[in-house]
Amino acid sequence: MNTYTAGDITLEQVREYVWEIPQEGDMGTPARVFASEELLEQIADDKTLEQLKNTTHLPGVQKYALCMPDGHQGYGFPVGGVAGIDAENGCISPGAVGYDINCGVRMMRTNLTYDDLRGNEEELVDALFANIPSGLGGGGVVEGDIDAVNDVLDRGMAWALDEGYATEADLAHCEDEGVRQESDPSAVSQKAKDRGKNQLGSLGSGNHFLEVQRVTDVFREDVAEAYGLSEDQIVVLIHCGSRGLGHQVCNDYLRKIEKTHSGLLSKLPDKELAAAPAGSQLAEEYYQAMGAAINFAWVNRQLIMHRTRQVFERVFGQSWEAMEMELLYDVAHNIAKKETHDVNGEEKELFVHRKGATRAFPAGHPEVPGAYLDVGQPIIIPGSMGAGSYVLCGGEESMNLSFGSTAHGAGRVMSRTQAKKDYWGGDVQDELEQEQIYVKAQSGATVAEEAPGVYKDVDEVVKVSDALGIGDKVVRTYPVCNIKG
DNA sequence: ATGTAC
Repeated sequence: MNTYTAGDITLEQVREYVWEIPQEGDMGTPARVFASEELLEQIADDKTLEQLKNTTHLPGVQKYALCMPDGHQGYGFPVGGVAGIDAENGCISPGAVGYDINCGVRMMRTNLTYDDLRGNEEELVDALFANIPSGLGGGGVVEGDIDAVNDVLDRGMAWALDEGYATEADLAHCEDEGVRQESDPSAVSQKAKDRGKNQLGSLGSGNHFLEVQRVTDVFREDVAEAYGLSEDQIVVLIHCGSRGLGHQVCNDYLRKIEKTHSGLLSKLPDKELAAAPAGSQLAEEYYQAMGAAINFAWVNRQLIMHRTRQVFERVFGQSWEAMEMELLYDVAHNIAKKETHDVNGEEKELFVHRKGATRAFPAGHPEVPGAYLDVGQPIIIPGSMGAGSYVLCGGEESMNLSFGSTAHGAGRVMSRTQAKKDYWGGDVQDELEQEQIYVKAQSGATVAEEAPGVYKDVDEVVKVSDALGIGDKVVRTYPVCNIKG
């Protein structure tokens, strides 16, 4: 048998691109990594594999804890990690969702082609940058008060529809129609709401961005047609999350859970995996507060998309409807959700934790929106600002292999600190401009931290997903304009 | 990711 040893962890190869950490000692289940050897090498020296192994200690983990091909180390639980945990006898863990609750991406189509846009790139990037709030701190498309925030937390994109920031079609083309019903604003602290009320419709910082892209490759004509995508088409990708509000929710509940469920915590190999037992009051409250933050993030991306439509109207002198600026889909990358999955022949309700992982439901799954039911849900995988991105469709094997999940991006290979030593923001911008990619950011440091070289090869990540049949290649895009914090 | 700090 082929094995791969990293530190004191030895993985056994199950088959091509599937590696297993066998169950031993106190591990509740085995763990699996979906990766090529090239990708495995990139996580051999950090804490990713140790964290993945630790994850199997959470009570109620089913089948195996998983790491997607873009995985890397995170807070307690790897980014790129997926765990299906028994919703009746197991637990829920904020660290296995992530600090940025419902960080995610949406893609908006247009009927413009790259030729329509050539020569206007600088005007467009300037207009987007001037009109879409970005960077750390406050300021959003909407200046909300506490009542608005409560409504957003309760109703998600239904709020945006009523306020004139969204259409029925926008809601229909969003994971869960843009609303987590099991949310409760009263489970969210005043402090979290205060942080969120002036951040409604803001990109934030770090790896968050808005990118105008062109479709360069079509791999699956039939699915691309169902998604309304074709070569040379201009699309817009929006990547952001729940800002300070979601961060505060995560922090609030980590502290409460550590205190109240210290007995469970003491049995876990890492304090950062703190978890509330299923059925406990804190499990319920965290689930409702997380749901509220999920709703906030969907509204956040909706407001940014709304503003983007207005900017395109101004720059191109046409209505957004005439430019057919329709939402393709919006996917969450950091959530836990109650879902029913087959576990060894038995239907079980699980808290599926996806942290830096995308839902990847295949054709025919009842939760895939009607328009995509025959081809599977769209999966949007942003790569770096120099590499471009992919749209995949939910793969036939995802329900068997990965609790209906796949990768979420390229995955970092270099820390932010190291990136700032290796790159200078202005130089990165100049090099990208040589490739006709126009980048504008609040901070040069952010550009350095997000330089293309700090990311894994998105083509390699997607190759693994496609080969395993958990998310299949549909189209590839290449950056044109990018704005970020 | 994040009012980049408990």
